[in-house]
Amino acid sequence: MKIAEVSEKYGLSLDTLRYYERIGLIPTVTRTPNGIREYGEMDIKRVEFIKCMRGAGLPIEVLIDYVALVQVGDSTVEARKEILKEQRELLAAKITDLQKTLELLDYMISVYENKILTKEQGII
Amino acid sequence: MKIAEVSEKYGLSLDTLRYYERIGLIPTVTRTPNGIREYGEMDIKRVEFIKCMRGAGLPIEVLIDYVALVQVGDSTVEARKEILKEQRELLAAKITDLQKTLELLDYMISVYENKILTKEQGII
DNA sequence: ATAACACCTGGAGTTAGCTCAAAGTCAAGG
DNA sequence: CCTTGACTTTGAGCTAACTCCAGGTGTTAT
Repeated sequence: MKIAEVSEKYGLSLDTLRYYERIGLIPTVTRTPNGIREYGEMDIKRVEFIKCMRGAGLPIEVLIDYVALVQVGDSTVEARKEILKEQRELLAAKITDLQKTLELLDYMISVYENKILTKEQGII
Repeated sequence: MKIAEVSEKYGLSLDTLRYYERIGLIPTVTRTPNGIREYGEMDIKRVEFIKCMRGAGLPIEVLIDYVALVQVGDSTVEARKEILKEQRELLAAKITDLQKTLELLDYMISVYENKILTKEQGII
């Protein structure tokens, strides 16, 4: 798969994909003899993973560390698990937070709706 | 309430509070005769609101618009409600997204746990 | 064979959202 | 009286994460 297809498929710009590669997030992309990137199955999976994690706000730094450990091999399984667990907890906390904000928004919207209704009915 | 107390109470830096004021997020802070900020009850409420919304990732731009409408008065109730509704939908979608990512993290962690267990048991 | 197109590189530029620094004012304590 | 400390302003600086640009190479279509 060439870079344009990957870009299209995952909604990441060409620049972003190349950027991710040069900072070490997708360091394994092979090249054709004339230097063109050819994303293999594993690269695609990694793009998917990175996109998902970035979408959840995991910092690039953390992902770089994680990917570097993957490159090292099986000896880093424990360390990798710890990174994921830590990020999992952060994410869970964040979701709880967002849900509270969502409730507040719903409440405020309902207040506005009552306000409008009251006005329409000429009450007050 | 002086700025240091507000900062302490809500975990926003002095600089951030002054920044929020100068960009129009908390435009109503009164001053003592010698120019010191004195946050009133409404200002405190607004700080709380802004902090909450920023925590959920609502862009400052949107909040500026919202706050500006509040300043205008009752005629903008409908427009304000629309802003909140739009942001509510975005937030709800985001939460759904994060939950999927959370599940993926949980799955990956469980895979790592099995891997480690298998290794400990000497199977494979 | 020449133009258009997709790709490449290295490095600079951009955006959001703060964060800091310098220089100044004012009130209280030793 | 002088220093300390909390406040003030303006404007510059910073970080994360892209995003763009200039100049170059290689393949494809007319």
